[in-house]
Amino acid sequence: MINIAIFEDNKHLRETFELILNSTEGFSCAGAWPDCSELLENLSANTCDVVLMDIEMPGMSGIEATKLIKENFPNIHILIQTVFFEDDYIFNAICAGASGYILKSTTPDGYLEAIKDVQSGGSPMTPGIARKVIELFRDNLQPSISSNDYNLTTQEKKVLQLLVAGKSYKMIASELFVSFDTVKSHVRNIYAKLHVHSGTEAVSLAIRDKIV
Amino acid sequence: MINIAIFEDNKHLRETFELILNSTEGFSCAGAWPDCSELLENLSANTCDVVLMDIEMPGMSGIEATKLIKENFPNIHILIQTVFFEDDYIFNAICAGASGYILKSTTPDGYLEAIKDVQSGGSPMTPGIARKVIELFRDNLQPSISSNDYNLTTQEKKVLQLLVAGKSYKMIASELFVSFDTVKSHVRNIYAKLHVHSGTEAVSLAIRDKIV
DNA sequence: TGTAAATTCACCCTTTTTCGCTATTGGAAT
DNA sequence: ATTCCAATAGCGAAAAAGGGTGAATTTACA
Repeated sequence: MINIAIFEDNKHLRETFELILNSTEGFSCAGAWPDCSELLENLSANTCDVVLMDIEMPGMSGIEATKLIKENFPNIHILIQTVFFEDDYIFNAICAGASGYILKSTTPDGYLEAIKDVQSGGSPMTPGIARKVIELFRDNLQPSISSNDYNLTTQEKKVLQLLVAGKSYKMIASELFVSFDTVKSHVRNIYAKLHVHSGTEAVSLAIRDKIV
Repeated sequence: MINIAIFEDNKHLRETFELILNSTEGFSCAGAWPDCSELLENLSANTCDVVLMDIEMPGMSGIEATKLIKENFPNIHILIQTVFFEDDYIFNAICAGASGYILKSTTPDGYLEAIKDVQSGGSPMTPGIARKVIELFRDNLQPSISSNDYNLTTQEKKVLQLLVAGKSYKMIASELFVSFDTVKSHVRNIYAKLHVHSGTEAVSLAIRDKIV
């Protein structure tokens, strides 16, 4: 039996969900509220496994609520449901700790399926949402794809790596078995290729632009 | 009509897929191969909309193949299918440009549904896979969540930010309207709190541990 | 095989950074 | 009222980094 709490400001939807859950084998509605004004109190008084959370609600948004729930009840799975398809919503919902993200156009059976999925450790997502997540993932995690490597040579890359690791010229020299002046030479060339003038700038660029 | 190319080393599976596709309204198999030895030639000679790609194949892996296809035929949607649930596979597949990722335990109808989804711009994923993606997303993109801020004061954070931006002490002093010696003081305190001994180390740590 | 690129190294000199010690001021907490 | 601390600032010395110039040696590749 999965206990579900509902936060949804639309009265009709909220009551429909409640009815469906309570009349379906294996599901039970632990409570249904139109907003998050007494979020934590409600959840303390009504234990549940899954929260079905609308994003757009008067007062606290579903995303803030998600964050709050995760901080206080880390074991509750949160399933976001919304009509919105915005990158920012999806991004923030995931960062806030949501486990699933479905559109309201989902069928009742789809809802039940999604609830079962989150409960069993999955992350149901409308395929369109999943596509957005993947794109966000690629964009944010790998800005590298199109980014140049500034034509650094292998040795220069090694030096830059060690620089990023916080090593001094002296240490780099001994790690690469070359002289101190050679390291300086490489560093000079790296700075020229990266168009920077200090180690901190180079490290910053190196990390942000993937290079290392 | 969706044209699908299949890369799958298991003969039985490959022929079953082909049969299903060709006998289902709206689907057509553009070709089926057991490996990627002549990947680009095959795809050039047999235009398709979607590629159903196995990861584990003799010779080139499905992930390398995905990368190659995306470089040469960016409009083809690639649907990865595998028995593996590994983080690395998922991560690499996404980075290589896969649009969807389903497990082989998916039903035939699930396959057809997934193919339709990728073709229409979605990213079908088994909920368990989606969960992994979300976790990878959170872990990689936001290592911030649990990371401490090393008890830096507001002014110290500002200094660190400017340091990350590659500014010299002199520039930081003028930007913050304080004296050169004050900047030196702050830097000293920052290093102590971060347990580092150079600007590059501090910048590296600051970026990787979110701080800035 | 010959040329370009990469790697190596050596001086010299300037600027910046790092670190130690000290000290005052003003606000917040006890 | 006193203590704590952030923020400010100064001095000085040693270490490190940055920048110019030049050059030898090795590697890559056309």
